[in-house]
Amino acid sequence: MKAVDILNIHNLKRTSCREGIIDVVKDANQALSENEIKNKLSGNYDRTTFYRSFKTLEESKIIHKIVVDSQLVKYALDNSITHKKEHAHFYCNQCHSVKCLEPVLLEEIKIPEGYQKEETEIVIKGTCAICKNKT
Amino acid sequence: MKAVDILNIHNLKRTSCREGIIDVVKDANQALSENEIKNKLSGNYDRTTFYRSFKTLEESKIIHKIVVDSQLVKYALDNSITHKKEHAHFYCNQCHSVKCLEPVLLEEIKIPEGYQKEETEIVIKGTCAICKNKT
DNA sequence: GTTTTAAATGCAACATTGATGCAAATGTAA
DNA sequence: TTACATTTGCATCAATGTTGCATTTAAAAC
Repeated sequence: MKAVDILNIHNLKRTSCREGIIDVVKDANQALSENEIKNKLSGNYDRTTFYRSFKTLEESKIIHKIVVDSQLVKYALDNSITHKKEHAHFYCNQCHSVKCLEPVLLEEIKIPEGYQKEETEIVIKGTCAICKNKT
Repeated sequence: MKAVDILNIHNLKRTSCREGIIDVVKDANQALSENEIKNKLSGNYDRTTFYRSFKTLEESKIIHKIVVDSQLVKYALDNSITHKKEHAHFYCNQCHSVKCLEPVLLEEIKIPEGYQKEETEIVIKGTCAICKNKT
């Protein structure tokens, strides 16, 4: 599906920044940071515009945010195959890449009586196949 | 165990900042942010000293860091009862408190062939019992 | 108790991410 | 083409992370 159509479906105005972000994360085979996305875009946008675009796209569940660390945030496209379901993320300590893992039915993590779970954020840290081969 | 003893065991110099941080997180029944810890301390320390103290205590596995969001980082004491084992964290969207959950044997999350897992960070977001009662 | 020295601290400076107010620009529908 | 609500760019600020360097301090040696 084209970026424009995705925006239309979610009743969002078609702006070049939003379109660009969607196109970039759609073509990526891994999650991308704000700067990685920025560098892949032709247009030049203010950081605030970027920030607000990410927020809007996230709220419409077009993309989702992965917080690896307080200084490392990445974004990935929500797609009907791997996403819309709870899934974990893999972060490579070597090359710092982030990938969405296939959704798996997780045994419920027991939370205390009276607590109400809404979302679960899982980041598995380690070494990816490519980096492991290099050693 | 006293803060001083903990520092000694790990071959760390006894400084009032480190001692203070350990005492504060030890007495807390939840994870605390840099500012929350700072406000509970009598002494006044430079942010850099704080930052380096946290780093040192974390490296010695005296405390561990929980990254809820890029702007919300909390610290909790590692203790032999609930910690030293992989455990999840609960973040309350209402009161913003963070608690370490009891360690549970998690069914392994399947990661791709050739990948090597080192750590798993889990943050469950929702509403805690106290906040749920208020509604 | 002094001296010595390696380690910790305070300060300055800077990077990344998140957030808001406001005027100017723009998308979209009338 | 016009009108209007939305989006953008800019300024400004907060929390977190990081490093270099001079000064201070913990702790060992004397």
